[in-house]
Parts: sequence; C-alpha cells; structure tokens
Amino acid sequence: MTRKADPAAVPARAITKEDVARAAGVSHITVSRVINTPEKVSPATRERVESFISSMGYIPNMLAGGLASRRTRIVAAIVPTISHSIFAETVRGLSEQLSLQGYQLLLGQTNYSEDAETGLVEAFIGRRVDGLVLTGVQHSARTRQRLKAAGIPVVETWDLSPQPIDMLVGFDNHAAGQAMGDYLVRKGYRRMAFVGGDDPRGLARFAGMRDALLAQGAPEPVHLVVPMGSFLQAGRETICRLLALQPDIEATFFSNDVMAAGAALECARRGIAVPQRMALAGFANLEIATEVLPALTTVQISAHQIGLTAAEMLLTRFDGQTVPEPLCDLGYSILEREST
Amino acid sequence: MTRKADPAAVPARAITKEDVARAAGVSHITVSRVINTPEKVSPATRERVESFISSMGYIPNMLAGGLASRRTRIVAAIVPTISHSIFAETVRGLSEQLSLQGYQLLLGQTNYSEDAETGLVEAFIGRRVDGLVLTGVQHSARTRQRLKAAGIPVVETWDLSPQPIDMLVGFDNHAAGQAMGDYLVRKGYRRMAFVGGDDPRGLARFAGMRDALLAQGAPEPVHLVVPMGSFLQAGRETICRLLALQPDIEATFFSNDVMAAGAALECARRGIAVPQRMALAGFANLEIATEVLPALTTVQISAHQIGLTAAEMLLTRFDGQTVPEPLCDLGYSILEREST
DNA sequence: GTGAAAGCGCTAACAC
DNA sequence: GTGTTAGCGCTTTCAC
Repeated sequence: MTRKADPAAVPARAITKEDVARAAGVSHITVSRVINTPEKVSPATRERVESFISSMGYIPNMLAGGLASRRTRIVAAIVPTISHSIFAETVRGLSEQLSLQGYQLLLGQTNYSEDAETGLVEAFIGRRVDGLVLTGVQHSARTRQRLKAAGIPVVETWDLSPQPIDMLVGFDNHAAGQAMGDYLVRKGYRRMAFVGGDDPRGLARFAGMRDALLAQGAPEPVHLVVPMGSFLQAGRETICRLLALQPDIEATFFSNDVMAAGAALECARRGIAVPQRMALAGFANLEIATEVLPALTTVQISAHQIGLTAAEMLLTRFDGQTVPEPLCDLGYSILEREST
Repeated sequence: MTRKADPAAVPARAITKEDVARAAGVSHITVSRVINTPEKVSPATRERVESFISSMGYIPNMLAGGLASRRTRIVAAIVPTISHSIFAETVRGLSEQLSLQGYQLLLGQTNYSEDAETGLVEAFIGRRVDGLVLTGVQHSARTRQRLKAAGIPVVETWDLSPQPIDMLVGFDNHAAGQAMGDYLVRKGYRRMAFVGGDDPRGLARFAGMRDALLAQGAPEPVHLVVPMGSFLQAGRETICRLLALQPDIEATFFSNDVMAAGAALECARRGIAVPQRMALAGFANLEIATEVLPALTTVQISAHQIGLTAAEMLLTRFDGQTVPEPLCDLGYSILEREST
C-alpha cells in the first residue's frame, strides 16, 4: 500500500475554496457565495458546487474568513468557575442560544481573580471575539479601557451597576440580601449569621442582609467569609464552626445553595433540628435546594435566563440592531421552604 | 466636546503591528519578534518597542497570526453537558492546564447527541483549533473521517477503546461496572438494579454489572434507563418507582453520584433504611457522595485528572514531541462507604 | 450571475 | 540584529 493510495492519509494542507472552485470549474468567489449567500448563485452551479464541497469534505477556514470579514462568530464568556453549577447554568443558556445561530463559545475561568479576568479579556480581544460576557460589574480599570477601545458588545451579568460598560443582565444582590434579611426577621429570627465568599456579589448580599437587620432593630449579623472551592464541605464546616463559636445563632443565610445544603446535611448528621434549632437559607435556587432535607428557603434568581438573555442581546447587536433594553434586571424572589 | 477629542472614542480600526512599528521607528517584523521571540531583539529596541506596545494598548490579532502560522493556540472540548459537575471537573482541569501555556478553550455541548457532536467537530475544525478533546469513544463515521483528514491531535476521554482515533485518557467503564457488581455480590446483595442513561458509558457500566452478577449466580439486575437532565430529581423519582415496582430489590447502582445522592435524600425523607432496606452506590466520587447521609459507596475515577492529562498530551504534541503513552488508562477503584 | 483585484494582519523564509 | 518579500484563505468592492 503506497502512501499516496492510502485514503486515510493526512493531506499536507487543508482543502481550500480554490481547490473546490477548480474542481467545479468556477472561481473561488462563487464557492464563497454558495456557502454564504446561496441565493445569489444560479441553482445549477450551486448544486454542482455543493456536491463538490461535500464530496471533497471541504470545511471553510473561519480564521481567514474572520480576518477578511472582521467577524469571527465567536463569543467569549468569563466566569469565576464552571464547577458547582452556580454559573454553569448561565454558560449553558449562553451556549444553547448562541449555537442556534452558528456562534461558538470561548470559555474563561478566573477563579475569582480580577487579574485573571484582565488577562482573559485581553486574550479574547486578541482573538477578535464578536462579543464578550462578563460575570459581575467590578472590573479593573485596564479591562474597562481595553473593552472600550475594542468597541465590541459586552454584557455584564449577575449584578446591577450604576455605570455598566455596555449591556447588562442581572439582579440586585444587595436588595436580594436585604429581602432575605427582612424575611428572616419577619419569621422571628434575630441572632443571625451570613456565610459567603469575599467576591463583590457575596459582599453585597451580606451588606443587604445587615442593613435589613439593623433597620429592624435586630443585632448585626455575624459575617463568615469562606474561600471559594468545595462548597458542600465549606457549608458543613462553617455550620460546625458557627455553632461552636456562637451557639445562640438562630438562622444562617448562605451566599449559595450548595453551601446551605452542606450545612443542612451536617445538621441532619448531628441531629440539629432545622429550622427549630437553626434555620438555614440559601441563594440561587439550585436543584439541590429543593432536594435536600429539609428543603431550603432560598433566593430564586434566573441563572439560565441570564445566559439566554445575554446571548439574545449580543445576537441583536451582531445583527446591526439596537437592543431595546440594554439594562435588564431579572429580579429575584424569596422562596420559602421548610428550612426557615 | 468633539468626537476626535473624546478619549473614550472607539477607533475606526484596531491598532496593528504596523502602527506600533511606525511609532517606534522599526519595521513590523521587529515588533513581531519583540512579542514572540524577544531574545532575538537587542535590549534597547526591545524596550522601546515594548513601551510603545503598552502605551498604545496594542493587542496582537491572533486571527491573522493563526492564519499565517497555522497555529491558533485554541483547543476545543466537546462534552455532553457542563451542568451537574460530572464533566465540569474535566473541563476545569483542561482549562487550567491549557491556560498556563497561553492556550484557550473552546467549549461545545452535545446534550448526548452524536449529531450535535458531528456538527461541533466540523465547526471546530473550521476554526482550525490546534487540538480537540472528545468525550467518549463512540463517534460518527463522519466525525472520524473529518478528524483524520484534518490531522489534528485528538484526545478521547472517559472511556477506553480498541481503536482510538489518536490519543486517549479514560478508564474501563465495563470493568468499573463489573467491579461494583462483584463488590455488591460480595457484600451479600442479590436482587439489584442499575439506573443510568442510555449513553455508551452508562450502558457499558450496566453491562459490566450484569456480567458480574450473572457470573456469580445472582439474578439479572433490573435496568432502568433515565433521561439525562435533572439528576437529583431523577434519582429520587427512580428509587420511588423501583420500590413500587420491585419491592424486593436490595441494592441499586446509579451511573452517577448525583442520582445516587437524590435517591439517598429520598430514602431519608421516606424513612427507608440505607443500606439495610436498600443499599445505594454511585459513580464518579463527586463531592456530594461524601457529604450526603449516609455517605455513598461509589466508583472513584479521576475526572479532573482526565482533563489535566488530556491537556498535557496535547501540549506535548503541540511542542512537536511524541506522547510516550498516548493511551492512558487512569483506572478506577471501589470506595466503600456507609451506603452499602 | 459571475469573476478579478485588493487587502484583512500576521509569520516564515530568506536576505543583509 | 533587523528588514524584505511572499504568502496564509478568505471577503469586499467593483467590473463585466
């Protein structure tokens, strides 16, 4: 078997529009039209070219296309982490909606580091992505400046901002924390704790809760900051620590459902009655919040919808249109369940 | 305020190497060298060029670079779904390792559809990704052929294959299922069930379990196929259905820990003693397996390591070197906990 | 309906 | 150490 006859042999160079054009007896621009604007080609040539495209296994080089057209059909998303499902739903929504229109998703993870975000933004601008989805509204000066200079559509998510870079889809973290604080006070809890990360959204939720408690005459809540990472375990360990240090705490509000679920599991293990001895509340209304025992009171937000809406905004802009509501507040609501 | 004077104005066109070169009084190729091979430029010019790069906010166009160099520094990964953490850990490992070397991750989700995978593979080849990471070893003929023709490094993951496309890092799903079957028989269980999706890996795990039970003289296990989606809930519902239909089942092996955890939660809710009345086993050793009550016996595999190893294999190949062990079996082990 | 020419911004190969 | 030349494969613009 000679090298040449081997059908599985890897060709030295990929097939180009030129190759297809030559085979079909047309110019490469006609091949381009068959792919991008088929209505501008006569049915006869179109069919011939199409048959050659498929028989030769031609796959257009989108790098070259993007360079020439200045459109890559790539959207980048930057999230703190893809694990533990908090942002995974948003990414899923984005990816679903985008792929419907032939766009691809470039993914970046910051591990909650602003420097990492800055680096990723530059890398993605270098890739000439058509649009960018950011988590949160707090970004380095350098990021904001680069984004402005690049002039590409940007959607900030998961928060609201007085000065958005461009578009935004999220909800008010401070108000959501406040609403939970109000709710817990109304339920009769007074001595409370908040457990969350030191990211801007977690801090805003705490501030909201604290404001609510103080306004209602309840004591300042204990604030426990946990490193981002293994969430269930963090919830379990935190509730232990809390009960040891401040046995009089009556309710704990966790910045996310996974941590709250970890706490609920630990309470079950140690025979701590929830909510009688300790009430538990979470954030995000993830699946685990309804499934754990007792089911968790939580703040319902629309993680998946954030992704869908962000994608729609971007697609509208790519289409040359103006987004009617570039600042979208998806809101939140308190979901009362058995844990409080 | 004139348009021109506005410092925030978006320039008509992005800054190029040419622009930087002109400002620094060198040729564009020198700018290119400063960025790609700084050691080949004299310290004096290097510093000057660097200062212009940073003051002008120049970001290289990697589209053009990729077209010219035939290297995009992009790796694509295709997973069934990013939600529910089963593959999220692999993606995280990949992304971590790749970003260390300046590579970016293009992500695709198939929702367990082979057609979707085929489409994504073509789209990614069109983007001229430097490498591709696939989930599983079962792919359409078209996918295999496209991949072969493209000649790019490919890593298949999460399974073993007699005929890998290129490289592979995974474990033997059949053997893992068998090991769990053997273990459960050894523990004295006889009437058992398996719950999983109809994806190749889930089916292989079931087949392994069945082979083990039959070989040991236990009855054929009941096989419940569940749609992929909300896993905790699926686990809960399945265990209800199972107890209603086959009350004599003594142990259930779930194709993933999240489903098994859902079942454990439901058993707790209904006062079903685990493992006395019903033993539960999961797969993957996710965080939830250790945190749920009772902690779940599971098959430990290395989801994160799969991503790391895949990235290392690709990087080695990008570096022009040969991967010493292109077929990597990461193995598995039975982790015995309280649920069996 | 189809094609020719120009150029997107960069790197590779080869000069000097 | 630095520059010149020639593409990479495509789309855009303008002819025909």
